[in-house]
Amino acid sequence: MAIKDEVTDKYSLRGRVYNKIREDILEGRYKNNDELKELAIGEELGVSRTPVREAFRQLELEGLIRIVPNKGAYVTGITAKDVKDIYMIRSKLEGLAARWAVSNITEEQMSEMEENIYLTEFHASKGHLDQIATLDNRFHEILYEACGSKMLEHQLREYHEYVQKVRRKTLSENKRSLASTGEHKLIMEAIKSGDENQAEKMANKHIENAYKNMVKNGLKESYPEA
Amino acid sequence: MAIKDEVTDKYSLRGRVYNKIREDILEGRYKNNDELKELAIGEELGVSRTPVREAFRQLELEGLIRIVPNKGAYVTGITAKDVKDIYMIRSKLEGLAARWAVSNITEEQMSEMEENIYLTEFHASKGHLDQIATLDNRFHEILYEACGSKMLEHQLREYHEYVQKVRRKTLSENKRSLASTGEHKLIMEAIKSGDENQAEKMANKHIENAYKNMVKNGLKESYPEA
DNA sequence: TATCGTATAATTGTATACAATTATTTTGCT
DNA sequence: AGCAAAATAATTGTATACAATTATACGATA
Repeated sequence: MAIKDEVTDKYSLRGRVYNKIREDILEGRYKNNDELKELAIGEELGVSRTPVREAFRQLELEGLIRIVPNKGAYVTGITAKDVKDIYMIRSKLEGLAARWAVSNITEEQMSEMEENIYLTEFHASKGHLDQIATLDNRFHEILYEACGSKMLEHQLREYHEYVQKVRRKTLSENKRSLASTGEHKLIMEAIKSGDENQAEKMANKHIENAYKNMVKNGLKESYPEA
Repeated sequence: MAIKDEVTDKYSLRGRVYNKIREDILEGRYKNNDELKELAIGEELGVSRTPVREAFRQLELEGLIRIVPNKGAYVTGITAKDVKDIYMIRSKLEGLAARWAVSNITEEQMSEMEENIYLTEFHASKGHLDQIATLDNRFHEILYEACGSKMLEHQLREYHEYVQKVRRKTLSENKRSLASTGEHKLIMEAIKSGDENQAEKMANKHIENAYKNMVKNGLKESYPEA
């Protein structure tokens, strides 16, 4: 499971190495089965093998590389199917989060969620894409925090981060943001009204729709098939 | 997320350290917020700090410890609520696995699954608890392999392993194994008959029932509340 | 006594050194 | 030339060394 940014400090050498390699993999700069050599990467980033090795171990745990003992580290990469699977998994888990949020969300979180949606609607009407993206991410963050489960929060944050990196490879979605905000609103309203089933269902659909949109925008073309 | 045993080699020093600490945490030998010191653990296991540090990084990623830069590594531990959450998450994901298995399972996997169930029924009638446990684990492994998703397989294996360690702390379940086998059979039959909805539903319920059984057998008493 | 500041020790972060394993090249033979 | 074996180089695994940071102990001062 991996990884929160809160935990993986970005400012240690190891943290920097980890983030760099991770990005390179998620954004497709490394290809599947590429071999990563400790010394080469260390030199490229100006650090010794020690932090590189530690970063490798974490990447291995995440499944982004695989380490063959005494041989080397090889990029596992992610395929179009992997992305699809992650969205389907995430759909289920966001559903759970929404369900649990119904009985765990605090007043403050509820307020922030409502505010988030009103703000998003405003920026959507003005076409402020950057702000919309930030608010979109924040909406999901609030949901994760509100679900009241350390385990689920951890897992969802990991997948969400995964997907964000991936999303940069597909075209930026302008029309989608309108629909997306509407879906956020439905989730929020279900939580506010205490309807667990509805909250779960709306969250399920929201992620499924996000995936469908990615497919339309050329996901398949961005990733290897197998 | 972590971690497959296939990947985390058990025979390197780092692998041994990783497995040792992980077990100690999951089986409750370390308490929440215990501080882990690299040198002390290294000496205890007769290794230097290097493999210990690498193991720490993996454990951090899994969420089992948290590392505060320049300060130390602290056990995060798992509470009774964490265990519950994991079961609920797993319920959803096993459901997905069963659904996907319907269209991805191979003939061989299907045969092994059927054989697994008949064998389990046999051993259940004889009261062979060890064999039942092995077959139970294997049933889930087959399901994970059959779902046809690297991502889901990875995730489920991690949670399953998590839970197995935890389960040792609760009493061994004798009557449960009969019901459990029956549930396996329902999942298998749904997959065999091509009924995706039924497969998902039965897998959901199976995990939920497993959790209910754990609660009856004293889960709460085995783990800290908060 | 209480508290602050400084010195000391303990601990982590990183780099380097050495050992073990694996990959590559060279060499010798047919 | 082609192959095998040996030598060499490259790479990983682990241990140690050193630097930087944090924790602890001690003592001076009010």
